Formats: sequence, C-alpha cells, structure tokens
Amino acid sequence: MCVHNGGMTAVQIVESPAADACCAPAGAPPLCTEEAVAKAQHFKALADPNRLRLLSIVKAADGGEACVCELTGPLGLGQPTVSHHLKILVDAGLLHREKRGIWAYYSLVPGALERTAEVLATL
Amino acid sequence: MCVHNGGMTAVQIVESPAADACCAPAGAPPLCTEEAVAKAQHFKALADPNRLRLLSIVKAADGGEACVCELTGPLGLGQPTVSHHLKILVDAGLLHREKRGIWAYYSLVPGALERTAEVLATL
DNA sequence: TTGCTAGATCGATCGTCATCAATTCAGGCC
DNA sequence: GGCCTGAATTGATGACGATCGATCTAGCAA
Repeated sequence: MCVHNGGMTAVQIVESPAADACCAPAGAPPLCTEEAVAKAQHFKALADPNRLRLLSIVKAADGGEACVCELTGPLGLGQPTVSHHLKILVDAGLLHREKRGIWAYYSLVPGALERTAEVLATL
Repeated sequence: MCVHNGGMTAVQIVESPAADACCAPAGAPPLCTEEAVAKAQHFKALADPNRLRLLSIVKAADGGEACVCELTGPLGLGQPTVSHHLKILVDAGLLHREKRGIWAYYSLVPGALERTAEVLATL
C-alpha cells in the first residue's frame, strides 16, 4: 500500500456510481468527472491540426471572417469535411457562424480562446 | 467562385505536396501544416477527461507530486491505463517523472500549462 | 539467491473520429 | 416555375485511441 495518503481516503473512489450529483464536497480540490469531461470536450475541439488551421485562417482573414469556400483550398480537404470541422468549432463555442445569402461566414467568438486558455490555469 | 480572396491566392494550395519544407514564405500568417500538427498534438494530450483529472490531482497533491498508486484509485482505472495516460502527459512535456526507489513520482512541469495557454493566444 | 511489490510494456478489443462520395437543403437568378 | 451554386447532412470506411489482462522489469528485503 501507499505510504502517503495524508488523510484523503475519502476522495479515493469517485467513479462508476453513475455521475454522483457533482464533486467537491468540501476539501476535494481535484476535478470531478463531469467537470473533466466538459473541459476535455473543449480541448478535443482543438486537438486536430485542420481545426487549428481553420481557426488560424479565420483569425487572419480579411475582416476577421471567412466563408467555407475560402477554407477548403488551403486545407486541401473536401467541402463536407471542412463543414464538419467548422461545426465542431461552432459547437465548442470557438467560432461564430453567420449566413449571408448563399454564403456562410465564420468568425472567431471574441474572448473564446482566452477563456479556454484560462481553463488551463484553473485546473 | 468566391468573390473575396483579396489577392492571397498564393496561399491556396499548401497540401498534398509531401510536407513542403515549411510554411510562411513571406506574407502567410496562418499556421502551416507542420506547426498545426505539433500544436494539435499538445492539445490532444489535454483532450481526455482522465488526463485532465490526473493533472488536477497531481497539482493539488501534497508536495505537488503523486505516485501512481495514488492516482489509480480516484480515476477508477487500471494501473496499465493510468500508466499509459501518464506517459502521454510526460511526452507532452506537461508532467515530470522521477523514480525514487520502487515508486514513480509525477509532478507538474513548471510553466508548462502556461506555455500551452499561450499557444492559444498566438494562433 | 528467492520472493515481493510498484510500475512499465505488450497485444487484443472496442469505441470514437476524420474523411470522402453522394445526397439534401437553401438562397439567388433566369 | 426550373435551374444553379454554396453549404449542411448522411452513410460508409479506415485509422486512431482508450482500456484491459497478461507479462515483463526494476528495486527492496529476507
């Protein structure tokens, strides 16, 4: 057995019991399961090279926005695939989608990247 | 065809030609493929709930370090799985591994999370 | 030496994800 | 109305990743 465990055996088992309300009963600093899943979902959106490039291109685009037709080229991916990635970024709250006429314009959600960065600090 | 493209057709095709040296010939601000892959790899390490909890637990642990036996319990995972996740975090430069006697102690690499956070700002 | 324990590695399995071709939807134009 | 174009959705496929049981390695103690 472990030598340490300075009196925190209470935190030991926080798992299968089907999503126990939520965490932090009092002296439990570490992330609970639900929090961790939510935050991981956020990072999953950033865990793909093509999605990072999408964010980068949109950020650098003229007017801070770009339509899908401007994005398929640089990425070398098919239109459905790019649309798929854009949806993931929108669902993650990182991109904003605005349809004007035939075109769909994507732009960075202000402060979204900064907020994600803060998650790392408050782990 | 697209109406926009304010004179940046040069950036259009940067894809299949088998990893062209590297990016940014001059006026190409967006992430190149290689950069994107490297940065995505970083976020991949954070894109798992259990790894986030590992970081959280290690950070909150007494002395800022924890051995594997302290980590399998809270996560409800087998020892090989925890070891696997820890290796990924070490390879990503987020955790430091120190073997003392029988035990392996893991601690946060100072400034690693902050550096990852900065990547978001410099997309 | 033998035995024991903490941890890493290996192999297999199962689920998730990235990608594409085909289709569908929606907004302009004739 | 019918047609064209930009974009989203669907279905299938191949690759990657999380997990586990079994095995292997490294320290420590009889």
